[in-house]
Amino acid sequence: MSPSADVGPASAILDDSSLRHLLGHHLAQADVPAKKAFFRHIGDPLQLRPVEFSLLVLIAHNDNVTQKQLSQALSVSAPNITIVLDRLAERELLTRTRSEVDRRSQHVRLTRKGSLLARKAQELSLTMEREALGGLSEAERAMLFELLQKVARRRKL
Amino acid sequence: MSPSADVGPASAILDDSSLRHLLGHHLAQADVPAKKAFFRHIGDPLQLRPVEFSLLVLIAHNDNVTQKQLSQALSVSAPNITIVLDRLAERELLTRTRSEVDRRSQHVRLTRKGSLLARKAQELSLTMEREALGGLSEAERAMLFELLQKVARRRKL
DNA sequence: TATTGTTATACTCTATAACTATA
DNA sequence: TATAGTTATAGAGTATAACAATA
Repeated sequence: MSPSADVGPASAILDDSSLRHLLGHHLAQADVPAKKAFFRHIGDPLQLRPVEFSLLVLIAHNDNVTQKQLSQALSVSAPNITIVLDRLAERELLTRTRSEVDRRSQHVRLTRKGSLLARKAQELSLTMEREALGGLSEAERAMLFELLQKVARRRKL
Repeated sequence: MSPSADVGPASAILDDSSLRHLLGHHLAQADVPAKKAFFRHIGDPLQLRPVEFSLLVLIAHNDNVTQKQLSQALSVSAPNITIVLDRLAERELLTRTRSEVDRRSQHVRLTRKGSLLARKAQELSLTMEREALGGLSEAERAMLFELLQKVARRRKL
């Protein structure tokens, strides 16, 4: 595209200005330290994957939710929810029971073991956030989350 | 965890306040409309996946980059870069040549076909961004990107 | 010895369609 | 007919280790 000789040492910094106007690029790059912090603080010690963690916490705060509700709240497909809940149920972290009102839907509840794990995970999430957001002031953190939420709100359109 | 009867209609809104302090959750939710916009405007019409798009644009603006540089700039592992470049080379969008200076490294260049596709993709990315960020003012967009970059900067630590 | 890139493998996540049981 | 959930399948991303060539 443009004339060029050898680029010299491979450690030369790349010009990524062509990607800097792209939301997706920024999201992907910010996700790197976020995921790293997650696995260090929660994923590895508690043997939980991101979606499993979110489900656990969500169920802990919403007793007897249906899978449909979880699917919508996390933007995870119904088949995926089934698979993840299967894994968690096998670990005896939760149970599923048919709704008396609508026998098509399942109600999900944490077991005692699941509740304890959810609480532990939430404790650890505080240190995790401190690491991932360490460089940001409280005002910046609040602003960032608000703006991300504003973007996310378009996911229903 | 707490006493509860049937939750009623399955469409009831969930309380996700327990996840609202988590960077990872906000990133994942914001990624939904971002990806949707990407595939509608670029991925489907141009048959490009997110990483392929980023690579194409990055190479277009950095002639003769090495794979190592691309790997670092996008936080994509070396094996992954190899695989994706293989795919793009098969479509005759780029070529790889051994460096004369350091014969271990490969220099990547776009073909004419690749340059044209990269330019087209960048054009489309403007409309894509308008859709994904439609709800945000220019100042909000700038602020969001700056904050995400501040988070991403920690990926090297 | 260390680094660039490749190959191979395995695991996770995701999207889709087809199915069941209920409504 | 439509909905909640399940099953099955295939595609795509990612992480890891082992390797070849070169430095």
